[in-house]
Amino acid sequence: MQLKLQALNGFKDILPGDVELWQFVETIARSVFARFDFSEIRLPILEPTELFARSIGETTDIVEKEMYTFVDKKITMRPEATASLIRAYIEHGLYVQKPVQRLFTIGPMFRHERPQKGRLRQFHQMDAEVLGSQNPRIDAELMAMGAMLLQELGVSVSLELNSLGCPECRPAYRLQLQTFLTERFDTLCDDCKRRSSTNPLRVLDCKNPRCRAQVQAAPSILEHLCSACGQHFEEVQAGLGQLGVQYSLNKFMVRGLDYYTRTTFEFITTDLGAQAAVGAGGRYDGLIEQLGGPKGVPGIGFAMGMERLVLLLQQSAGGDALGRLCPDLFIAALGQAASDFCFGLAHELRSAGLRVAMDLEGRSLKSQMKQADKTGASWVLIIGEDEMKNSQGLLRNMKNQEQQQVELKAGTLKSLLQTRYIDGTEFSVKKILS
RNA sequence: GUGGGCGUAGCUCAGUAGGUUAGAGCACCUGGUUGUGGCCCAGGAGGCCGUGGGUUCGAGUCCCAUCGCCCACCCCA
Repeated sequence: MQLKLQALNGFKDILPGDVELWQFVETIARSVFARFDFSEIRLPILEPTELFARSIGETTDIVEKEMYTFVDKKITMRPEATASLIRAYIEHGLYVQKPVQRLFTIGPMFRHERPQKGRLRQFHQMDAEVLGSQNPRIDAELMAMGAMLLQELGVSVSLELNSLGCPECRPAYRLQLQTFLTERFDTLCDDCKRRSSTNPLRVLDCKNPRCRAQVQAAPSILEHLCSACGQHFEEVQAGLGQLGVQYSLNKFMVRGLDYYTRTTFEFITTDLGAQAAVGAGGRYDGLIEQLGGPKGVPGIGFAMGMERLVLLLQQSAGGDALGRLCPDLFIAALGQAASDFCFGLAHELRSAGLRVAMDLEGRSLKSQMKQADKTGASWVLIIGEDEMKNSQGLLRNMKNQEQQQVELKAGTLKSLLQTRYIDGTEFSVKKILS
């Protein structure tokens, strides 16, 4: 209470009890990514400020006011992963090694926004990106992968799909939209009045009811795609259909980063308050070239918000069903001699591969039994003066209260513990560890 | 950056019209069992009542300021 040092606003510790949920999310994600032949790439958190300015867009909110930047050094803590990933892709010439790269990365991102539910200043994303293919099947496959990941996590979300066109068709549409908005300028909210000149597409996803009503009649980008974009979008949808991915078209969906082209999508939930997007992404066919990479190399990717996934898991019924890993054995030592001996025995058992817990504080047997119970250990090895005399330990099965005398040798103990009981069923330790 | 709400034990919260040493449940520790967990019982530890100032004989309670957190706008994963 007197402690003045505390985590910064918008920065959170992930404590034991919650961390298991995070590990679950990561484990499932890695499994799904592997099945789709994605390789992990690990990227630095600090990058040149210019990298984000040039990719995300000089006039986006992220770049204008949300980045953690060391101004004097011109470096910034990454607010998203795609830019870094492409930087690495170009820097190491990954496009030479393999024409189509499938990469994923997991880690913290930083944006100086006002924290609220599902939104922190340090937050974590899982990113998957495919570089080097404009094939619409890649788009479909990527969305299918996201859907599979979410399904295996057990969270239910809906997928919304749109196309933003390309430099061929978007400018003309943008102009037409701008004209439409200008005609209704007075009915728009203040934000949208500003947006209608700077970034008219953003007006489309304004939450203000009056703006929404106006925008219903606005020209749709989907009806103004050039033939190439139109066909691409058709094939993306055909791919989704073939893979059995449910989705709905949302012609008002706009992404907040400037680099998106053609396919954009969001995985949406209604269970997170104001933060509806659990995952989102899209195609960015011009970005690699724009950052100094090879000409014409396209890309597409998505990011999932891990805090949001964890929140959904916590809110759903099965959220707390994920137990912690329990020790195989708890050693209860009584008296100095036994304690000295067990200190070494625990180490031997640990190096033999067992998960061993022990109390080093010299507490009463009753207290140690309580601790053992709390850790969930399946077995307790009791060693006191009597046991030390005849070199026999007392091994108690915590599930059925049976006790037996055992030889105090690591090898013997290990083989005795090769079986344990979970919900009445016998499992081999090795099977569980593998 | 703009609103609104809330700060009392590790956690969740009581605290009556300002009035003795500030409470409960959970969690923690010890004991009831000279060496045996879950349940139960008894005891214990743990609070400058976010911080600073003011009003008052007296402030957790009223006033002001300040800091912190939460939710929403905005933005986004």
